[in-house]
Amino acid sequence: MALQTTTTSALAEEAIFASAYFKQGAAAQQPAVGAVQNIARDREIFAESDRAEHFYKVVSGVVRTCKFLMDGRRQIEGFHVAGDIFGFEPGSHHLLTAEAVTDCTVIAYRKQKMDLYAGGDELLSRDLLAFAVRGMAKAQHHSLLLGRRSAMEKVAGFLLDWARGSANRQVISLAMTRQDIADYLNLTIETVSRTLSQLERDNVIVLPSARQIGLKNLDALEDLAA
Amino acid sequence: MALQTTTTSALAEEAIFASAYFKQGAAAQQPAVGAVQNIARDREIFAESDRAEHFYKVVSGVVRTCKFLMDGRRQIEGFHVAGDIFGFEPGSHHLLTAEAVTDCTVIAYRKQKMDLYAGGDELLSRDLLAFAVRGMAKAQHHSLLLGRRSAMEKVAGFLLDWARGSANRQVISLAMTRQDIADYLNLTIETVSRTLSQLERDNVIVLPSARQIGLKNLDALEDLAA
DNA sequence: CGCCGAGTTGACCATGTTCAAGGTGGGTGG
DNA sequence: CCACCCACCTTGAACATGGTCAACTCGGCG
Repeated sequence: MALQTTTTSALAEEAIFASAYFKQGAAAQQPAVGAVQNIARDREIFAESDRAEHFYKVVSGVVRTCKFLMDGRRQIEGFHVAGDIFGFEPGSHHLLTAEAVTDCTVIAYRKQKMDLYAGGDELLSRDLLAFAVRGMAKAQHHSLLLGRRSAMEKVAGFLLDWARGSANRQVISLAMTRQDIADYLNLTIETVSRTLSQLERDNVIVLPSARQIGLKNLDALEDLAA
Repeated sequence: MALQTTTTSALAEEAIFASAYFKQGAAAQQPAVGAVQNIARDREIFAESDRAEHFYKVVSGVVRTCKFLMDGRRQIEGFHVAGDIFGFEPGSHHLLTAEAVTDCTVIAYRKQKMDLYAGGDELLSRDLLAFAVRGMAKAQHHSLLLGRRSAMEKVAGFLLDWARGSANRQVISLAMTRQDIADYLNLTIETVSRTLSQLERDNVIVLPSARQIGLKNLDALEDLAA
């Protein structure tokens, strides 16, 4: 099946990772990499407490990992874009649920094989370690964002994070809804909306449409992010 | 110098880690492990933006890693106890500051050597990967704790986390001040205090002294942690 | 054209912060 | 051994920020 939305850079990176994964004696006919999967918007990829047989890499689209509380609340732990690894956790069962924010393409890797070969294969081992360390830094960054005092600081920080990952620093296209943002920042949808409106009134951003955000004053945003 | 406060289990674990570290040709006269360091309460171990030449393992005592905001606020990203690794971050500079919560003993490992040998040494490589993955899970757990709606949920979750790591499940001895707890949970010291008082009034805990907390009703705590 | 999901806005309210005033207890010096 | 001190903690009252509930708007699609 064709990967219509795949970027060339994501493919190149994938090739490196896959080659490392193949090097150590996995039968060529039965590759260690799982099938490439196309997943529709809002579909679940794995659920909390599922056996963690695979971990995944995003080829295109956006994935969210989250936790559902008994009272119906949802906390989004992270968003994952092309090149990101998710579902790579300690223990035999997933701690989080993963869902597609947009239609997306991912590749599943067998965790079992990884356990066998890590340590024996230098390149793969380095890759996994690098992913894990980056994953840790990313989670820590999120903790610090959630630890901000005001809604304004959280939203400003969120926008700056996405601006950094965006090709065009001046306009960001959000893949996710206001509800997703709210659940990521531990705010309500109303507060996120109000805060963005406030930023527009203050001439820091423009909102041509709900999912497009123009950044008019990066410096002011940096200040607001505290 | 004698490690008065070292537990036997921490020493055993250390021996394994150190042996892995030595295996790959580091000159015996100039070990890859840095000096064992004893650090007094509230002393800094490294600061944000310091060059990250070492990462550390706690032998005894408690360490906090935190970030200071320009307005004077402090956010504690995590507490580290015997056996935990900290300061193991991507990039060449530390992203957080590390300080001793109590008098403590740590061992410093050279990050440079680690880069050289990781991938070549199976045991070390596995260890580091395991630490990184656990570090990621720990940071994610903290994110989820910060994402709780009420102060009660955060404090109850915090107590349960420390109860799990405590020898005696019924009594926990906190090494940190109320201010540390507040900065970890993104609350004020007053709210932490009020919440603990409330828990005592509700017969869920007892507070024989400020740093000793007796858990009278684990089930109730679990419920409150949502 | 009208529907529907997503987003925005407003009014009111609850939770946690802020500011301020005590309380407590462990350690030190008389 | 006692008294004092100081850091740490607790408690109270007023206030502010964000949550809740409700109405309304917008934009895409049949």
